[in-house]
Amino acid sequence: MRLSQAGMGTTKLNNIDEMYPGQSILLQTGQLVQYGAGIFGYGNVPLLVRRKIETIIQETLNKYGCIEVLLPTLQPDTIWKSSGRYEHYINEGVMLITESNKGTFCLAPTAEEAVVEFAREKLKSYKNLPATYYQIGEKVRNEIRTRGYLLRGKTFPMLDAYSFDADESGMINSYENVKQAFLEIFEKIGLPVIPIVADNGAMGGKKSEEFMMISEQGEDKILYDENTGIGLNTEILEREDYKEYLKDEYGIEDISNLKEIRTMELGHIFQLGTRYSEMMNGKYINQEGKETPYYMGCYGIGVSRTVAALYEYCLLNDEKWGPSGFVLPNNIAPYKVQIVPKVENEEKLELANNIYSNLKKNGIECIIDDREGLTIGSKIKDCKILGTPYLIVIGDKQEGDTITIESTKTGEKQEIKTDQLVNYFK
RNA sequence: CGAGGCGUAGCGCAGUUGGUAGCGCGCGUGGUUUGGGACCAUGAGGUCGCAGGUUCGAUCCCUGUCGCCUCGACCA
Repeated sequence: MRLSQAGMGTTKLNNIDEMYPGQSILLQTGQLVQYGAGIFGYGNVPLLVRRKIETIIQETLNKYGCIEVLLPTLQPDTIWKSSGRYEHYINEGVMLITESNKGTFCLAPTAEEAVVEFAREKLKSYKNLPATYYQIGEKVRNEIRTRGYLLRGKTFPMLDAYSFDADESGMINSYENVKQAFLEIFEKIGLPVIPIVADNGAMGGKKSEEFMMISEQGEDKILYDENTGIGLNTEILEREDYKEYLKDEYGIEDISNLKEIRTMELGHIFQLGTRYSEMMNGKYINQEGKETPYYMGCYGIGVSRTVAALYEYCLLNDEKWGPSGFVLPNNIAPYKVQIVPKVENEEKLELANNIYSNLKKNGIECIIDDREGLTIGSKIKDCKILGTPYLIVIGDKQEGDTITIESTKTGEKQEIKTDQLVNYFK
């Protein structure tokens, strides 16, 4: 990417939001654009970060045997009416609908209806089970109160997965399978996320766990013991039967050592049982030839919320300037390296352009800061605003075919011959 | 929906005890610069969220309304 074409906004940061400094920087530099409460557009780098996260999710779920599909966000009201959830979602104000001369359409806040409809046509026999379908799709929820930029928005990408099994033990296997996949996903993304006991609440069913990142910016309060790894959402304690629930489903008896901390909910998984399949007529033919409801599980990861969490997590807090940018992890950063040439010097600019095209030709995504009239220093600063992990300055200090690669994170510098560059980043 | 706060240039903010507006950054032009947020000069850019009311005159006062933010309620 040529930075002169990228449309960077103002790059001198001002009055950064103390609560969400990372996203505040994205907004102020034009990498995110706000259209309304909880409605955002993505600039190039955050969009590509989101895609990287989506790719990790896809690759991991595929590895765990899940099957990717795509369900529509715009859905006919009939499937919601037949499941009996239409009234509820409309009354709660969560679901937005749009009228047309062809009837009423729902902007789906979740996809149980659509996925059961999808599965019913395909998973007709016990021979087709188990199966877990997943999608990464836009969800629309008319949140009563949006907050934290991308952390709680009105329209957002979400991974939602749904497992279909013949019986309860199958459902438990599918649930544990996806749970492992989720842990692996967050580990690959590089966020410290812990699974904790959650309230299965209105979804019904048996077990439910949330994937929490410890953060003061989160909305949730949990009780957690870092030694045992036992954690639970404090909303559990509002249940009358919480002691039995913890003991029966999770084998937790003693919660006296747990301490209260704040967290951000990035994922949530549920064992649903047959409640939804019965409600929506999701059935298969068992070995005895009888129609039987699926045992279902459902699983979600807030993709945009994970993007936000990652940006807040890899915030660069400069001693002199305060919150001043990011260092994106190597495997997430869409551009590995940012080349800053002294553009007034034709020789240096040409060398920089050659390096740029050579890296690109070899499949290494990179940025060249070809903007005119800026000092090297300000361009180095902008490298951090985009979060690019490596920096190459081609200025007066650069000599011959040796260039210096600097790690944005550690400041560590390494000299290397230009013909070795591709290998370095491979 | 309850409580509080804020809407003035792309971004961040001043200001006018009522006489139609400024600053910093960014943007255009000319020049001097260039290895950690350059500088000088010069320009462009605003019906001061919107609508009523008071007034000779409203961005400022009053009323209403819309939007945004925070806390709460809520969150398959």
